[in-house]
Amino acid sequence: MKHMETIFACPISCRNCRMSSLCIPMSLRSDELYKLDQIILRGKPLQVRQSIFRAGDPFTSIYAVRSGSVKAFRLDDDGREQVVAFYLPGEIFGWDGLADNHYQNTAVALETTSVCEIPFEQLDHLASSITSIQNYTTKLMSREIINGQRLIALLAGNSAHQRLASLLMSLSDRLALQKLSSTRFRLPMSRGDISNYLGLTVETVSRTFSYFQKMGYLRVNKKEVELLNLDALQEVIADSDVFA
Amino acid sequence: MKHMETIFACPISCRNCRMSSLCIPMSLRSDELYKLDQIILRGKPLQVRQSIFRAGDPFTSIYAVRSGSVKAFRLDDDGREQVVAFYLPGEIFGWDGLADNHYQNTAVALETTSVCEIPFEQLDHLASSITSIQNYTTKLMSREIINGQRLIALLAGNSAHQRLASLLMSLSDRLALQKLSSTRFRLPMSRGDISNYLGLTVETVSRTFSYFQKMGYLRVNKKEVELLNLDALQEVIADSDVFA
DNA sequence: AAATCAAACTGATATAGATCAACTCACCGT
DNA sequence: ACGGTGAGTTGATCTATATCAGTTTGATTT
Repeated sequence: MKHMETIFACPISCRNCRMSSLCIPMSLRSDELYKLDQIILRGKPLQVRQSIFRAGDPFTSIYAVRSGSVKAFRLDDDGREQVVAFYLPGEIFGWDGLADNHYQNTAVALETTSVCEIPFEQLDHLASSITSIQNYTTKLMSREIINGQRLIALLAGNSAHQRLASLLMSLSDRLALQKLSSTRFRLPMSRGDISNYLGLTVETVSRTFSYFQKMGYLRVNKKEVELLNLDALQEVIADSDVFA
Repeated sequence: MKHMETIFACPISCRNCRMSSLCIPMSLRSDELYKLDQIILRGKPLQVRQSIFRAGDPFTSIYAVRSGSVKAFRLDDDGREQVVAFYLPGEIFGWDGLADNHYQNTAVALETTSVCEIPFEQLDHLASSITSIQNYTTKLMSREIINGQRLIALLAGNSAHQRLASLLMSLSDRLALQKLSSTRFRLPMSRGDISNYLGLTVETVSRTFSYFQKMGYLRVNKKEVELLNLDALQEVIADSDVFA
């Protein structure tokens, strides 16, 4: 039983978290990092489909993905769900709750997932003394605005092929940041989630995967994908059919 | 010439700005408002098509629309422009520049437009002593994230009719906040801007206007619109064709 | 091993919206 | 006044993607 204790006695902290370079910490001094670490809550892992927060819940915290992945969706006026973002390890979500103190989105785990909960009140308090934290949270929100605008541009001006290629390249890039393979990975979300996010039907997503495979751009089997020709995929994205 | 001087001697300030209730000021104490007012720059009005900032410019300031209107667009990889937002009086824009100290978007005046420039460095400094300013800017950014997500949902899951009806209702609501008529107004943007923003073609936008007019939902003549049946437009938006 | 069920894939057909083409109209400069 | 230019509208056709209808696969239960 000593052994068990040893395991529990090794607490997860920002200091030993593989994601820390992507997440909050950056240029914090050691004592500052300690203070930040103190306020972060690390619950037990979430199961598939378990929610982190739901639209309408009072806003308390922002969250960082430690492992696994998360989808965030709005409930439209008529109750349909609309996926607005996927979050991978090292990424931070929940900013939508700040505007009027209630989350606008629901966030659910796409697989077994661990998140760090960062209570906003305490983060804000910390930020008032550590200006680099204030700066950083502001930049994170700005980044979230930009990512939203990137998706708007994708949805407003691109074909099904371009949309799916963009998503795949985005996932690839983000996995690379985690030092994971950017060419071989498992899609954490279902075809339904992908099609909803991209404003397409599942059939179109499925056919587009098949097409990319037929063209030799990738190999796909259910959720496993291997990108074989990144240049070709990049070309698909760039080819404004204006010149096709 | 005394007359001219009188005009110039009456400075624009947040205190006498019709938009102040929508904009930054809210619950500032008188002395705090004074400090804020001091850092705000108010240049001479911009002409149509004149830019406030361009994608790639170093980030210096956020901006509030005092009068007129602004469109913000990204330049896609392949150089096409994609409109991501319209801003009306009392609304604040420029947050996209914060993430990496360069604006991602270009912002241009859609008509003769006055903006207040709020140098971010100074605003940030002010925020460190006046916590209500810090809170408020954070909420504004969160609001911008939510607005982006609302547009994502609109683009991903709605028909041309629903998209245009949504835009019209959004403009209507925002004009109401300015105590202006919510049923009779002038669209500040061209059909091209509308179609680009909504992910449609100009022809489809034009036809949809005609259809709404034929149905008696509105009257439209070039940029002048009069909404005749808000309930019907709301119905168009709500009617998920799931049950159509 | 058979039965059940959901996710993913594929084929046939339908359609919303794009594309192509023409026309109208207001505005601008000469 | 007169051609020119660009924004907006309307009509005819085309097409990318949705819809509808199975089929396949793999996981789960019995």
